[in-house]
Amino acid sequence: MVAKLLPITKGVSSGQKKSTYRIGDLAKRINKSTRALRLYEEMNLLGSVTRNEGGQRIYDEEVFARLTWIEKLQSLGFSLLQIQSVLSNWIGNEYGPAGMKEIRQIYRAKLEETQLQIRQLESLSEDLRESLTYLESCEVCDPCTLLGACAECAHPHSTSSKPALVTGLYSVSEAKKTQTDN
Amino acid sequence: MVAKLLPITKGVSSGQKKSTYRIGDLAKRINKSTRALRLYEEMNLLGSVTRNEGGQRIYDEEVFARLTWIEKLQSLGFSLLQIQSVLSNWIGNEYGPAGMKEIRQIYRAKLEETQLQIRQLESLSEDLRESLTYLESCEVCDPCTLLGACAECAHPHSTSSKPALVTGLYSVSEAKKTQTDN
DNA sequence: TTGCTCCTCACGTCACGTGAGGTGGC
DNA sequence: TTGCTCCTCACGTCACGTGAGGTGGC
Repeated sequence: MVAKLLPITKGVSSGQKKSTYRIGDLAKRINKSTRALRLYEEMNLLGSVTRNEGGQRIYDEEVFARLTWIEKLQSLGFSLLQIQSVLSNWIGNEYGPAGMKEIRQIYRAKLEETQLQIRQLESLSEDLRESLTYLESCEVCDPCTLLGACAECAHPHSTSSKPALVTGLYSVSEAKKTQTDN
Repeated sequence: MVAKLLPITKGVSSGQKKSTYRIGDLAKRINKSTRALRLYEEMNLLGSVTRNEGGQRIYDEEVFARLTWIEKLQSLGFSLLQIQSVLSNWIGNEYGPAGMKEIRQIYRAKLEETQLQIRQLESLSEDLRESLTYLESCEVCDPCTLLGACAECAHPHSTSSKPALVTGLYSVSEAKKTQTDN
């Protein structure tokens, strides 16, 4: 029971030793839950995680790059299962050129997909802007709606036809609320 | 049993009557599952859906605008529960100016959120491009890796430090594969 | 000793997917 | 009659969230 303890320093190391982290510290730093970190480990996304004598997980600095990588891939729309498969492919090919090639292809495909997604979001932003311009012009209409609700408002506002994000509100005859609230 | 049948025409109407659709037709047209359509109804997102005598759901043209609206909001990141709350708020305020105002605020907030998301995706695209440039320069390296895998490759390639989407691959010592595959 | 963190189950959530077993209409 | 679609349960999935009940270390 003498020299078996791991070199655990809290947060930033003061000397030569590498900093290590317990799961809670790490979770806070990367803004993930401890549950997520355990899940990543269970799915073999974090390599081998060491434990201290009490059985608690101990992480070192190197895990940050991997976690950043995982987060970026997730933001790009990869599921954890896909990330797992990218990794195991890379490892299975022994970190060699064959694995590199596969990763290149995956990245290339994802780049195109992301470009498309950006264009879609830009189009949706435009929809939002149009609807906002339309709805803002309702403001001048408020007094006249004292007698009739906006749904029947015949005022032309700024555009003659309603934008998609506005039309959707009117398009359907709602179910009568015969149920009691609960 | 004489005049109770609804005016059901298949697909596009040939005369004056409005077209109506059964759940399968509609699902195909909007590229959603029938399960999704039933769920939307259950969550009161579609207003009142009529049925034929056999109990099958019959939709008319008007549902398209609502469904497009739902899909757009979903693409913008609204959950079905949030969409439900937008709608019930709108209805609860009797389609009036108070409801309008709330919707304006929600749309405004979402527009900002979406702008941020676009910027994030653009940054991730840049990450992908950097990694691709780096990884493509590995190609010239293939012969030299016959003796050592890419993981230990000391070649400088095009950049001296590896991009984030590449570093993440190396950063962690992987668990030894002592388990059998299954 | 107290308070905080850690551990391992294990069930819940969201937006559906996917049968299971049965009925309706051309 | 056959084949297709429809119906209502009801359980499965994904990436965690959220306790439940117990242990470890300052």
